[in-house]
Amino acid sequence: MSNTVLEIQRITESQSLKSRAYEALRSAIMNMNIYAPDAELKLEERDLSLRFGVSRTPLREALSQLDSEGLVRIAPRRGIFIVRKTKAEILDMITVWAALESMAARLATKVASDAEIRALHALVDVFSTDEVARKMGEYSDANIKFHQAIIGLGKCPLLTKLTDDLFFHVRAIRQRTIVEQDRARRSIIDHKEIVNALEERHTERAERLVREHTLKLREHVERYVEID
Amino acid sequence: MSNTVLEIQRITESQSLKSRAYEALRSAIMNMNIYAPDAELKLEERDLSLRFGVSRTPLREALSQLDSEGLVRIAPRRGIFIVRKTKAEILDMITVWAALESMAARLATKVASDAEIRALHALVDVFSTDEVARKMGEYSDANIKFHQAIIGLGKCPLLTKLTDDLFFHVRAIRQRTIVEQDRARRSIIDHKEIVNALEERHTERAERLVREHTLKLREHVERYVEID
DNA sequence: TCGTGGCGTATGGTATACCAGAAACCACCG
DNA sequence: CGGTGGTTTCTGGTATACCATACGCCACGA
Repeated sequence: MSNTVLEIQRITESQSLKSRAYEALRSAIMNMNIYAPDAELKLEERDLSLRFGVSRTPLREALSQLDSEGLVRIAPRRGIFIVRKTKAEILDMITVWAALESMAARLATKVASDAEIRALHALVDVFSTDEVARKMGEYSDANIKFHQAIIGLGKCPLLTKLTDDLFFHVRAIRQRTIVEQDRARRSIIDHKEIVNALEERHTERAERLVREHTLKLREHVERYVEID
Repeated sequence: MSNTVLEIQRITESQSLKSRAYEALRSAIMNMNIYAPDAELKLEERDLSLRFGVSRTPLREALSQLDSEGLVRIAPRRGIFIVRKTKAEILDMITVWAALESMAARLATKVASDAEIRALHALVDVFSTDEVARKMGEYSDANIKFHQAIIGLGKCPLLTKLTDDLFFHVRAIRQRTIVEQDRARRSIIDHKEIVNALEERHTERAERLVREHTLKLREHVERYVEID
């Protein structure tokens, strides 16, 4: 059986060096434990330039973007430093997360399809049964995927974009989180209640549950996580 | 009476060319009516470079930042274009605004001082009595100052930062807004009720009023504003 | 021994030359 | 007259050289 049409593969326009440098730096920072006492927080343009094999120009543009996003701080003639978020900043981010996700839940009760909401059960189950996920707690990929799914159901791209940024930053404090088995258990209960409220199209209740669930996390971080 | 101590004025380190170019471009874009049919939306690096009197390098970094903030879009080998937000994007921004400000109001009932809340009355009055402000409606500086004040009372810097960005974008559609005198009047009533709820430290009510007030604006824009 | 000032070096900031690709233009051919 | 293909030009992308300043080292002197 031979094809009768010319199959065209869209040319994978290799991103600009700038974007590739940006992605590489971003994931490199994300994968390192920046809160370790001996973490290498200082970067140098020329060093990175050599290691990446590109000139300083695209690299600087990538760094500049990371700077405006708050991942690094560029100090003129001093160096480039990976920023450690303060505890207050982390708490603020979780507060904003609560605000955005609760709004998304509100919207979801109005615009999400039954099938879409039903699909959330699967994500709850992953978090409930995956031992690794439970150990990582609120910062596990499984848990974050659940929350991202809810936000997606709000059908508001800006909500999705903003929370993606927040999750990126919040995930960075994974290593500092104390995970209690009991919290994980209660978290799963919360998740089930949230899905339930969405299924019943109970706008106010869904909003409240989501907000309270995330603010509980805020409370927990405030009390038990040391990062300053 | 002569001073007995050496008064030191901190040296105003003239910002880098990059930051100055950024500010200049940002305010230039903000002050132009980008929704006018004949608006010049295309920029060129070399042209700007000549007009600003700086080289392309710092200019490119400024443009790159504006690009990541969504104010312009850089099309490789095509040009740089000032982006017109679509109506859907504007609506999304107002939705997020509602989410953030209602959370700020919630926080404000808990952390703001009586004096701080009392000070809101003055801002309501400015909006009520300033003819210009009322004509500009939701996008007048007086109105936005009122909302920013509420957000400030939440004492969460991230909320402030994010909403500042939103206001910046939303303000750009000023020229497209149809102002009805009746809306302005009802808006003032809403404002008074919001201040009232804050003064009574009524968390749930303050949150709800702020959310509903902003979502009313969203509804209005959805119905009566044409920008696509 | 300690503080001071000069000087070298490292590092980010800026200017500029060159590159590659997209769009516009134009000549040529059917 | 219309379309096709080449060619020119314009534009953002990249590399690199040079600049200005913060910091550290070191000699010198009190």
